[in-house]
Amino acid sequence: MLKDKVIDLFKDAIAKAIEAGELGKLEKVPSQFELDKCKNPDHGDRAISVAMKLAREAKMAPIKIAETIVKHLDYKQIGSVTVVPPGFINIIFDWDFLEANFVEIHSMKDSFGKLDKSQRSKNKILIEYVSANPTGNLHLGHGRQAVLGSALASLLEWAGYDVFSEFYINDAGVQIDKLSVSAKAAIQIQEAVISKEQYPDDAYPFESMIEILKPEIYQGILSEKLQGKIDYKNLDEKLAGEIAKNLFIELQTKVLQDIEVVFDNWFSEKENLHQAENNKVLEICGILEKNGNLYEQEGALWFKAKHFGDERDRVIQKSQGVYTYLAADIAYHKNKYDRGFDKLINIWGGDHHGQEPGIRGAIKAINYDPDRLELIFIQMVSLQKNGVEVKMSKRKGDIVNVDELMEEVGKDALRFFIVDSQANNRMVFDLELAKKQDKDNPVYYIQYAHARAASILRNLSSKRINIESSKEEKAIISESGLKQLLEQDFCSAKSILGRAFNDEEQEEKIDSDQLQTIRTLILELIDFPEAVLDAAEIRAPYKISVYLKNIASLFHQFYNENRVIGVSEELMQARLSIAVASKIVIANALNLLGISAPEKM
RNA sequence: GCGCCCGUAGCUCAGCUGGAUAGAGCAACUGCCUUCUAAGCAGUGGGUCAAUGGUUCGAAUCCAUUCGGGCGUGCCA
Repeated sequence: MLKDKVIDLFKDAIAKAIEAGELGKLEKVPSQFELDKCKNPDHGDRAISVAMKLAREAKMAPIKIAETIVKHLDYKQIGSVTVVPPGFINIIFDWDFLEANFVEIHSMKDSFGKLDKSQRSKNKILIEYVSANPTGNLHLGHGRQAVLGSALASLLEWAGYDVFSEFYINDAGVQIDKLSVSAKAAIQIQEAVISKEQYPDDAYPFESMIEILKPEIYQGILSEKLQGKIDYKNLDEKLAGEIAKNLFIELQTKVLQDIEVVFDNWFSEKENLHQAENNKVLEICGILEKNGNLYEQEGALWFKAKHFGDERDRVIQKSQGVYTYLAADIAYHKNKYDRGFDKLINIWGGDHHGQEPGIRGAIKAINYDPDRLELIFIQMVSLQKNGVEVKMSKRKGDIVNVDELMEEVGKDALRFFIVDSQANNRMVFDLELAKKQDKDNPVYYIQYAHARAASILRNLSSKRINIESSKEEKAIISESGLKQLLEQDFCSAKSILGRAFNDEEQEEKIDSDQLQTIRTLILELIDFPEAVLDAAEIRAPYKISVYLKNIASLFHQFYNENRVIGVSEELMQARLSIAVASKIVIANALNLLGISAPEKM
């Protein structure tokens, strides 16, 4: 990474200066410091503010420190530096250094931005997200969790972690009982065994049940299970519930797949934690009991959560004997730890934050390390149309579910808008904007940049019609010539850019604004791996979408100022190498986010 | 009441492990298509960074308090 090379150079310089006794009281090189981007391009390409940060410890004026560092700095490797009050060191890279980094894009192509796994120890991550109950379709909130979760999983993979993703199926307990009641009634109503008025009040909405329990579907399943002898009047409630559960899981899987959310594992609570002969919930209660962290009160079993930082104790087994959600959740988390992951990431809806102290406390109580568990809370989503909030009411036929939104705006827009939002901010999804097909809509804006770059390649290597003579002319570059450029020349040539943009003898004048756009674009492109690392470290996929918007804007600017076709050979190659690099980086970033990168629009 | 999250341009948001004049996009206005996609580019206007106090050479960024909004505060999940 460019940053590492520069920082290492500065660390060397500081070490030498300390050795020479020229940095006052400073004794050791700071372990990390930032390489800042210059807001004002007149300052340079990058800036370092380490001199000001060292001032106190060294007991020296920042500007003196900066000057001393620069004295020992082997800056010829990267370009030139200037010291500016109060103590900034500004860097301007030379073309050789830029190109040495730039060619990596061409040689690594679709893996440019993927970071080296070997640099990570403790890299096995289990990320659990969505985990909706199998009792209904997925609503917008689930959609946001699904998209942000999958984008984060992908981001972490790019950053070199070993990522395993999981959906926890809450298929045991009271909600399944409620589902069974609902499913039975929904079937019986459709078979006219009971009347619609007899649908239980506390059941899941009838409308949501008949979405999956269609006569042709449940009739087929029942007929198979019961060898054709279906008695709707005395329908087995458990069987009805089982059928509904499986259909909802099937529906959820399909909806998620349609928005490019796929899990490595669907973890069934019932099958993994509640097996009669190996009941993990009982086991966890035994462990807590043995550690002296349980007590009985008013017929219920309580976990001493307050002792572990919660605001009060929590019931783990109700007085009627049923275990609470927390009991299974502790067992589930123990299972996760036991599978040997270094880090567990849970993505939960923001309304569940009250559960955090409970689960953390329990993990402490069973002597597992709670610091290895990370919780990410995702706040609510609302819909907006023409600046007015859309109330989500199923009755009025408004959008409430993920599949409906996806049908309305498409997968790419749905994913982009959600990824572009920060998890802990509430989100307003703008339906009109997401459907727009112009630059107002960032998805199109970015995809269009990619398509434009692709079109340059297409035009270069295809036959052309002369406008004046209407005659066909041969392509500017042959298919094989283009292939060679892309696969060999761009990967190895280290002076294409320098010659084209730095040479005073160039026929075509390149003005300073134009050159600035080119430098900024190149620096941003080179910065992609760094962007991946930064985003992964703070678990923020939106950083990638922000990065993409910026790259797209720079590319459009570049495209307008720099024609590729119809200029000198040298200039064409230089500009083409930039267009191709832009195309690679945009495609990689979109790919990371699960959004398509069209060749043509 | 207590706990968590949020408050930056008219709107949607970046910037938050302190650094140089606080940035985009939308909306408003003005230019640019005989040349690789105008699904684009360039330009103009717009701010007490919710408020107050503190720490610092330096605060949108850190700390404290206040105000405003959301969520949570079950023997629900």
